Amino acid sequence: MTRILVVEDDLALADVLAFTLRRAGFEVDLAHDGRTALALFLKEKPDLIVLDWTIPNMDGLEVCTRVRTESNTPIIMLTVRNADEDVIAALDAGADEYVTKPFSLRQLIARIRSLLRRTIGEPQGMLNAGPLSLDVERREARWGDERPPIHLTRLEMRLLMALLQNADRVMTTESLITRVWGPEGATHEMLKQLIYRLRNKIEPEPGAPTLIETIPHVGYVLNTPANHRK
Amino acid sequence: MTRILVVEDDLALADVLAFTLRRAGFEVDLAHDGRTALALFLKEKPDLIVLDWTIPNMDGLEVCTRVRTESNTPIIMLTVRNADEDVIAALDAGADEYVTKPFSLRQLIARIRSLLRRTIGEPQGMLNAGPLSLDVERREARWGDERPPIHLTRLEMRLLMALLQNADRVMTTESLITRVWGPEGATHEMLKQLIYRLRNKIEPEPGAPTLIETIPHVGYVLNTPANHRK
DNA sequence: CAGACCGGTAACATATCGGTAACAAATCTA
DNA sequence: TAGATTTGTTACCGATATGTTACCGGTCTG
Repeated sequence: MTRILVVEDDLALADVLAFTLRRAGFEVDLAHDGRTALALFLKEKPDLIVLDWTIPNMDGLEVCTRVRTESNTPIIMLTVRNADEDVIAALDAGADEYVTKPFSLRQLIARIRSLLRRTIGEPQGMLNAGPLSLDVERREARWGDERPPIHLTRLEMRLLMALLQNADRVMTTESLITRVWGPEGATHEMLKQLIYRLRNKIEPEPGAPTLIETIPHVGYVLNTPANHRK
Repeated sequence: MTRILVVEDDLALADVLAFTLRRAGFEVDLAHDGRTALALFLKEKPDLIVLDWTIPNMDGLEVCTRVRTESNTPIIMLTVRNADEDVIAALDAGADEYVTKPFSLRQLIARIRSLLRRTIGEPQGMLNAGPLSLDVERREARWGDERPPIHLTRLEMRLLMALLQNADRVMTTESLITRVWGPEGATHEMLKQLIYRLRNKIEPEPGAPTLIETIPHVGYVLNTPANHRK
């Protein structure tokens, strides 16, 4: 279940937001000031944060910065001001979206979905990088047009999705573990095995450049053919 | 160098955009209609796309969808319409940002930076001095364009970073040791070894001027080719 | 000039990591 | 419920990372 942290000191608006988001199928945590927001963030590890700029106890910008030092959880900044300087300050502090009040709830939800799609990888039928495409629903991977689709297990799917969504970027073992098994984590051994199994299924035959590259002592990268200077 | 594809049929605006973006340090490709946009995208593989909605030969939305089937290159949609339905349609097609005309150039650039930060990778990531560049994430060093990247170990990495960040300045053995092993320190022997090993990996072939120079009884300097006193 | 010291080189030892494999436990499916 | 599939566990092996020690040649100094 996707969890969203809403930080908003206007109680009426906060309620509306919570209600709407819950109806849209998210779990919602509420905070009315900066300090509790930060505490809640650390405790609940939401998948996304909707953050009002003007809140008591540490303003939104500050919260934004602090959160960024911890993780790259997507943040939507909510505010009445929309002067250039503000927008730029917000984006520089690490916000991912900037929405000015008043705003449309439908639009907000669309933006949330879009952000989640990019980071968490919410419902989206197909993912692809180069010749490899992944049908999330059917749980199968295809090599371009080549025969036959390869069936993936649930865990293999999650792993491949995580890699695919961050193609050409190094994923640490830690973050992969969290992405696959959730925050409770798992052994490194388990990841090792999973990588091994996934490779056996989708790695192109011997000669070709390897798809999933090991970065010793760090993690793994899925290379797209494009970025394959070598 | 970060490469941006701008798709805009209003020639005046396109020029302004290209000019501003180039001044901001990006490489810019221009397309004035959908079909060439797609072609350029496939050919140049830009890091980000700024996409006008209303363009000849396949509208922006369509281009957006097509691009998405190939990769998850970030897309900023540019348009005059800002009805809910439009925003939602754009985001659903896979756009990452939606900016309505008229817009502020500074804001656009800030959004571009923010998107790039999210996708390409954090500001850190690459360090370089002269021909040598260091990919911190992947723990590898590259010599200009020459093959193949050299993998560095964790300690070698730290050492090289310390030297690189203080290029052309002498680092004492003490400070190097602290930078590499932390305040608890380590033996001089260990540093000696590490320097030796690092040199073996990244020092240019015999003839050339040495990269890491020894300052007897003091420490080491990493020389950038520019300042090559001798 | 001799000995101390320094830095480069080398060989070695040990620990850890990552790939592989076989097997056991758990889960799914017919 | 039986059999197949998926997932976790353990073991082994070779490669790599890192620390340790030793040797050698140069330079400085008394």
